[in-house]
Amino acid sequence: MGKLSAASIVERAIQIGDTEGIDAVTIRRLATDLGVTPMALYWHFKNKEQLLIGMADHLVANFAPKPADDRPWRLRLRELIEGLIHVLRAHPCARTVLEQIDKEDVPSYLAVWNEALGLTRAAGFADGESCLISKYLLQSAIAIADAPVHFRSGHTDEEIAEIVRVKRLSLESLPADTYPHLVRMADSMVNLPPGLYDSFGVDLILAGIESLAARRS
Amino acid sequence: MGKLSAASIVERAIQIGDTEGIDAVTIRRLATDLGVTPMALYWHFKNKEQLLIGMADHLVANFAPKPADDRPWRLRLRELIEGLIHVLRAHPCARTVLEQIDKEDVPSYLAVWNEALGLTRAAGFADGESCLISKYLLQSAIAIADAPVHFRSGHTDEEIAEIVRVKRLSLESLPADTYPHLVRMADSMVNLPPGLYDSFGVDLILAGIESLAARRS
DNA sequence: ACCTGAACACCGTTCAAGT
DNA sequence: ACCTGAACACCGTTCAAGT
Repeated sequence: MGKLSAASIVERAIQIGDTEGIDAVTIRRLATDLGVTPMALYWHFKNKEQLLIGMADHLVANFAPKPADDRPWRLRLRELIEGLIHVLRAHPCARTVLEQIDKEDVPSYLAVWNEALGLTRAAGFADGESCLISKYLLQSAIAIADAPVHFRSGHTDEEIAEIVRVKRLSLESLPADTYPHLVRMADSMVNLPPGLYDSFGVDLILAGIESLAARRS
Repeated sequence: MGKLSAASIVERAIQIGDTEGIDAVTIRRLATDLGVTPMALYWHFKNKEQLLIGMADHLVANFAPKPADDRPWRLRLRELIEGLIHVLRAHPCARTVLEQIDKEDVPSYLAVWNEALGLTRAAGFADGESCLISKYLLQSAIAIADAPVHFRSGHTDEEIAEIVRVKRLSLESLPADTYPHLVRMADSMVNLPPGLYDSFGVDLILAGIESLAARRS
């Protein structure tokens, strides 16, 4: 049973994070799950921060940028962000993990960033602009991937209905004189047109980039 | 010295968070700072989560939306996001605090959201679109406010120069064959054109919204 | 190389009790 | 109403030691 390895630790950590939240991902909990002493983990990771980085790297590594081709940059940028969103959405803990660390310490994240940087440069943006655009793009992907709970797998229809109901109620029971729009639109907030959530965020940021590109020339 | 109150606790917590990071904000640490027993804090906040919500509410409450007027919605939206960014940027811990909690539990955040919702609806977007746009807008404000360290107050020129140097070096010393663009643009990454950072993120998202508005009609 | 045992310095929180 | 004391069940991490 020499199963303990950096990879097996990280996989178990992600599993715990996905199902019980990031706070449940603890050195000691991980150790007992893996049938080992807490200190055993310190052989594979210098400290907890490195473990979190390992988790992030593993998560993002599921996304492999397509090799360069000659399609226009807008298509390739869209493919990049949609691919990243798709990969991250498979793991509920993805956003929290990525938030807790410095993303520049995550090799697979740097790879995606490098790719985005190449594409924005190819789009004709200056260096400084490319840096910011690529940064915001990846940031947005992470935020968009972290969809409301009823867009995720692993819930029955009844559970989703109940979550939506509770959430709408909590919005509707807000004081209507201080939050008039929020209260009035409570229903729209929880019952978004199907498909809108997935595409809208991507459309928004890509339209922004496109518009900056047009303004520049 | 009956100085202990929810407000004084929250203020001290923000102070600690700003200077030493959110992990230093601890019930016990707070208690000793305030010259009181840890359990005293539980009279004012049910638990640590409520304390974090209190911090977030206090931070965002520094932003007061301007009363409605008849200027075009693009101007008012821009003013909203720029104002929020300005207020949040005064506190280094703002982003981390807001990340750790459910923003729908933060009254002052709901007030800003309500305002944004009113403006996007006034812009002519449908209910569902308004919900998503306002959500992304506030999200972006938080992300943009969390600027790289050298855009913040409280650092000498020497400190900033050193931080920039180290960061550039760490980018430049990445393997150039796997991250060619990152390595080549390391300098641009840390030495952004002055003023670009502040405006670019806002321009990007507002251009996106504008473009969606145009497409719709 | 890989893991264990014991110990240290922390956490958040409950519950009964004080004033 | 507001705060304390003692206790509980956790954390991450170090360091020396085992195989």
